[in-house]
Amino acid sequence: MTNHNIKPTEGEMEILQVLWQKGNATVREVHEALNKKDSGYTTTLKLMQILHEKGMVERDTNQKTHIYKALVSQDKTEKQLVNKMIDNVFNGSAARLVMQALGNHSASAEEIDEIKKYLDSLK
Amino acid sequence: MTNHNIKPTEGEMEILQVLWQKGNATVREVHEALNKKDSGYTTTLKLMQILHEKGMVERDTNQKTHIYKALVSQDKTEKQLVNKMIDNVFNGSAARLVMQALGNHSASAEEIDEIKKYLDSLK
DNA sequence: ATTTGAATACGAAATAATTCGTACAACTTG
DNA sequence: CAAGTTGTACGAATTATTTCGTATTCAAAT
Repeated sequence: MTNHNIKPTEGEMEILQVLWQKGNATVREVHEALNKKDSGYTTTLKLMQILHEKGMVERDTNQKTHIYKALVSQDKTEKQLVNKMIDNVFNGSAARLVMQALGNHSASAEEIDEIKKYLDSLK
Repeated sequence: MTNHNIKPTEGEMEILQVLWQKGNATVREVHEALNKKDSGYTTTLKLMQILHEKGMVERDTNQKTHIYKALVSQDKTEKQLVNKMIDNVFNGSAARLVMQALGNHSASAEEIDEIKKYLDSLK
C-alpha cells in the first residue's frame, strides 16, 4: 500500500487541512488561510515543498504560481493520528479516548445523538 | 491556575503513563516498564529529570534511589491532548474524532456498549 | 578498606522540525 | 525596457527533543 506510515508533523498537518478543505490551493492561499502572525510566507512555502518531497501533495507547475493538492487521504491520515493517540495516550482503549472527548469540549446533544446513531450502525 | 498549557512531549508522555499507572516508581522501574530496546537507561533518567524541572513530577530524594510521582493530573493532561487534536485535526468537532476513533479495528463490541452506556449517562 | 555495582547529574552530541535569508526567475506596469 | 512585484528554490540558522557519554556519589560485598 502507498502512503504508509508517513506521519505528518504538526506544521504539515495544518497545511494539509487547508488543502483538504479547499481542494487545491497556491502557497499564498494556504499561507493566508492559516494567517500566522508568527511565521512568514517562505516558511509555508518550505513546508509545502517538504510535503511534496515526501509525496504527500502534488503540484501543478505549469504556471509560475504552483497549485498544490493533497495526495494523502484525509480519512486515512486522521485515522492514523487517532490510532496513534489511542496507543500512546490511552493504552489502546478507543473507549477511553471517546469518553475523554465527550466529557468535555461541549459535545452538544445533537452530536451525542449523531454518535449514538453511528454506534448502532456499527453492529 | 497551575500546570497551565504545559504540553508534554511524546517521550515525556510515555513516562507519565507509567507513573499514572504505578502511582510512583523509580527511574529503573519506569525504564523497564517501557522496555525500549532503542534507548538507554540514562535517556529515561534525563527525561524524568526534565519532567521534574518542568514541575510535572515530584520526587522523593531521601533515599539514594529517587522515587518519582506524577504531579499533573492524568485526566487534565488527556483532555488537553484530546482537545488539541479536536481543534487541530477535526476542526473543533468532537463527533468527528469519535467516529474516526470508532470506525476502525480498535473498537470492540464491548467497548461500543460501554460508550453507549456512557452516552446515556450524559443526558 | 577496596572493589564493584547501581544510582544521579549534566553537558553535549545527534536528530527532528521550523523558520528565515537571499538568490534568482518570471511577470507586471509605467 | 527598466523598475518593482510576486513567485520558487534551497541552504542554513534556530529551536525542540531525544539520546548518550562520562563524572561522581553511595552502598553493598568481598
